[in-house]
Amino acid sequence: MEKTYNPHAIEQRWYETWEENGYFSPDMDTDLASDSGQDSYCIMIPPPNVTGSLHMGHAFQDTIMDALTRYHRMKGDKTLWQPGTDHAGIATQMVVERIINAEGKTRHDLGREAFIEKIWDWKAHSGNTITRQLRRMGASLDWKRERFTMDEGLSEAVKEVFVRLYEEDLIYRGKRLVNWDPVLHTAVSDLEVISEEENGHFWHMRYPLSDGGGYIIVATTRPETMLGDTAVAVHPDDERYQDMIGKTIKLPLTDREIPVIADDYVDPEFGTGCVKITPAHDFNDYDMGKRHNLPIINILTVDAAINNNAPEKYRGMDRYEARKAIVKDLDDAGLLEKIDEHRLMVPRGDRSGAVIEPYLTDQWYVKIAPLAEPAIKAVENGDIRFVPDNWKNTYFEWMNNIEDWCISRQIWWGHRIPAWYDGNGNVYVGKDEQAVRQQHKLDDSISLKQDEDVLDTWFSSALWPFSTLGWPDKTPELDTFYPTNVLVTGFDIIFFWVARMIMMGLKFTGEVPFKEVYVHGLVRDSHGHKMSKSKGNVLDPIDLIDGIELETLVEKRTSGMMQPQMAKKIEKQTRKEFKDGIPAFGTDALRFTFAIQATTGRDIKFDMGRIEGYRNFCNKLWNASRYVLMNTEGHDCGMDNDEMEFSLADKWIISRLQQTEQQVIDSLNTYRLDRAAQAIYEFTWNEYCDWYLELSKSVLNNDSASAAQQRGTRNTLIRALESLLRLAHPIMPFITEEIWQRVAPLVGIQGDTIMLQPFPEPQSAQVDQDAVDEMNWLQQFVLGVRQIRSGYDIKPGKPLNVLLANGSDSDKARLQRNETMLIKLARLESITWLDDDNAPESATALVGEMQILIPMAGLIDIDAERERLNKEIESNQGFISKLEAKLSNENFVSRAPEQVVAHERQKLAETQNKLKSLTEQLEKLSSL
RNA sequence: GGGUGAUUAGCUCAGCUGGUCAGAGCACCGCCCUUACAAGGCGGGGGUCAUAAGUUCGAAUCUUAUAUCACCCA
Repeated sequence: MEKTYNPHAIEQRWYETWEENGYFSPDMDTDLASDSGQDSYCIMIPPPNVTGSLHMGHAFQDTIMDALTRYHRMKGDKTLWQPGTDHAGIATQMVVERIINAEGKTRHDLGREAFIEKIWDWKAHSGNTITRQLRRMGASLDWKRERFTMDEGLSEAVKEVFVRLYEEDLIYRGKRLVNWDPVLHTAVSDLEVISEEENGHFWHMRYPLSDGGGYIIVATTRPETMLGDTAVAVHPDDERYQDMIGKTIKLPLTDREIPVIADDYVDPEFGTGCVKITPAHDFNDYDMGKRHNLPIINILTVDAAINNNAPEKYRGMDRYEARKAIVKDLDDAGLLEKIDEHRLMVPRGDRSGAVIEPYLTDQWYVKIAPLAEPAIKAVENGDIRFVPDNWKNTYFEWMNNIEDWCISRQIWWGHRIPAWYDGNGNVYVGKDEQAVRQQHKLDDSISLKQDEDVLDTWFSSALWPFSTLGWPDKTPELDTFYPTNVLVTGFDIIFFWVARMIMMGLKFTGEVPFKEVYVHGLVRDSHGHKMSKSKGNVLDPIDLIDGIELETLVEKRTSGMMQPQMAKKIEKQTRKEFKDGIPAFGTDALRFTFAIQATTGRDIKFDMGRIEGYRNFCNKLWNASRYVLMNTEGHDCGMDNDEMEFSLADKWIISRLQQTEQQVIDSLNTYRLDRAAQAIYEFTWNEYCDWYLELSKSVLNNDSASAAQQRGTRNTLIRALESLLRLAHPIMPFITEEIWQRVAPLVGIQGDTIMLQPFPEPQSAQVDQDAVDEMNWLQQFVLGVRQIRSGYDIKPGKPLNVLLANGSDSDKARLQRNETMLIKLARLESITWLDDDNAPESATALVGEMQILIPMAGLIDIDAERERLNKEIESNQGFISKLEAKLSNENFVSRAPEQVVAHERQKLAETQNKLKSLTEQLEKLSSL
């Protein structure tokens, strides 16, 4: 093995081997349909956009899913991690459109069919970036089952669902106010609209009464919409306007008259208390218009320019151009009261960034209430559990206020809506034109035209858990893996995706799509800011794995920016933060970093110090393994049933291993990857490496150790490492596989890969509590010597003579059993029991009540030791007075559980003994 | 305005059912290139657990209020 861990050399190779051998498949050696008696385990990957590339959020999420998947696969479950990608309608269309635009054309030049052809081409060539990157992460996805939301099977499922919902009156077509994106020319759902506060104005306009009796002042943030006003509303109890109600107003700039109406919705405190009502261009006004039977006048085109329903002067003007013109005309007519500065919420499309207009169009909707009800129940009754639990509140909050879902989009890339129209505007829904003709007995003389719209991308995503498994066909996959076990996702798509999967799953399979929803946090930069291209603080997981030169990183962060003026600042920032670029940390280190920070419900601030530390951990494991292999390969490791003798250290490390295994299992079962990783880290470094490997040297490098003892130690050394590798494999797949390949034969395991080995199962019979206690004693002993050594600048290599006093029988027995180890580990010359009181001047340490004395002659400064003892005494006295106060409290003694009281008493006694011992030592020194 | 979460060492974070829970890593200080590892070893310093009240024999942990920050919804 190389002296230094080099992730690059091992990762790529192992992934290819795993994939080629089909290790990721649940049916590699058994037929799925056959009943093997295994439990099944299935996770659906949240399908990334085909246009996408791997970002830190994916890397985090994929680490969690892969660790769970590998854990269950090793546990012996029939395990499937289902891969696939999403066609991501608007996002993908925009990407390809941009490419075409760069060639000086628009999609309209190409026409619908040719454009869609282009997208498929593009997908074939550039669409698998993210699946390549998933492989770099070590993701054990069953690639031969990879699906795409627009592939044939999934399209079939989409049609089936649409037709069935339509037939049950759960899908309808209606003219409604929708969120209209005037750049993309499509409706978008509420969720795709991001409202943020921006600076704007509040225009106060005078609306003259028709009877000439003055005017009413209305305030608006969008004056151009006045062309579509069909009423002015006031609160019914507003005394200021009582006599206005029922009168009419002569709407300025038009020749229309509109009524003054009364409605509770109006807030008398806000603005002037009079509100202009534009039912065609505002959601609240739309509702009010319906209540009062007001006409609905649409004044905008699909581009958000003024249309022909408006006075001729404004026709064809863009909405903002029209705004200026109208404000000016009102002002000229003396109808502009005032203009206030105003902060207002501006709705923008999440894809285009364009200001969204409420717009009246024909769209398809899913009637959501009948679907939402069982979906709410499923979470209420525990069929679906959120982890952490509090996310269910967010879910309920949304589900209880859910509106019908607008599912049609006026774009080209997506599932075309399976609806056909005849010349008379009749609509027929069916899987294809032929089915429609057949069902409705329409012969060829009637020409049918398919709906031009496509479905919202999330419509097909909502079917993902069952459509990928073959639904609507009854497949072995569906039978085996549905309902899936857990959905791992970010909170940002609970509404977009999770809720809709639950509704569709329940509706079409009668079962929940997954039993648990594990909601993880966001990956932020080291300062806690969201990573974004425009801020220039994005880290690419692949760069952390492979490393990247500073210049390349700067180039990457500053190219193709929306706001090029930011480039300078970003460059400076980047050069400061990554003076030497980013070193190659490797996939395992990255995964470990994510795992150990995957506490529930908390965002991750990604700190370079952490990943560096865990890269070092990989190196530690690597070198420990080198040591183990050097001492076991070609040696007798006790595999031939020859006699073995196990040392204290052997029994101790095996005990601790069992306990660690239990801790890892418990943690993984409760989605606490952080605890699992922490347990592995601490066991490996603080116990196996720091203590056990060192102790093993005192047996292996000791010529007087017996063959049975050496066999016992070699056996333990290699067995513990082999188990540890399996324990760590779900989190660190590559390094564990690489090392395991060399380790496994030494413990007699035949197997091609660690991936398919059983996960460690702790054996309580192997936990030797006496050994754990005795080891603790030994550690205290060594620590005491080391503290003295370090405290007096005694050279680490200088052998010391140690005297022991005040030891119990058990101390004596323990010493006898472990003398060799102690001498080696604490670098001692000799250990001698002191049988009289004639101790020389010494520095002292305590193990329980036993005193460890290191004679000072020539080594130690008396004053320094006195000072050290005083300090120690002081701290013990403090502790004692705290304990005494507690124990003299009658309430504590009588009310606290006996155990606790006894424990406190014991602590007090121990500390008092310790104090006595220390005081004696101090007196001895002082008397000199 | 409604909701959720957070506040623990200089930094990033653990701390499970209230009782060895005041911890880890990084950073810092001292000693050491000891034949697995200097990406290392050994030892050490450092926190009034945001604030205030309360419950309790006992609170980082439970309750309430306040402050600050973050996110979601309107």
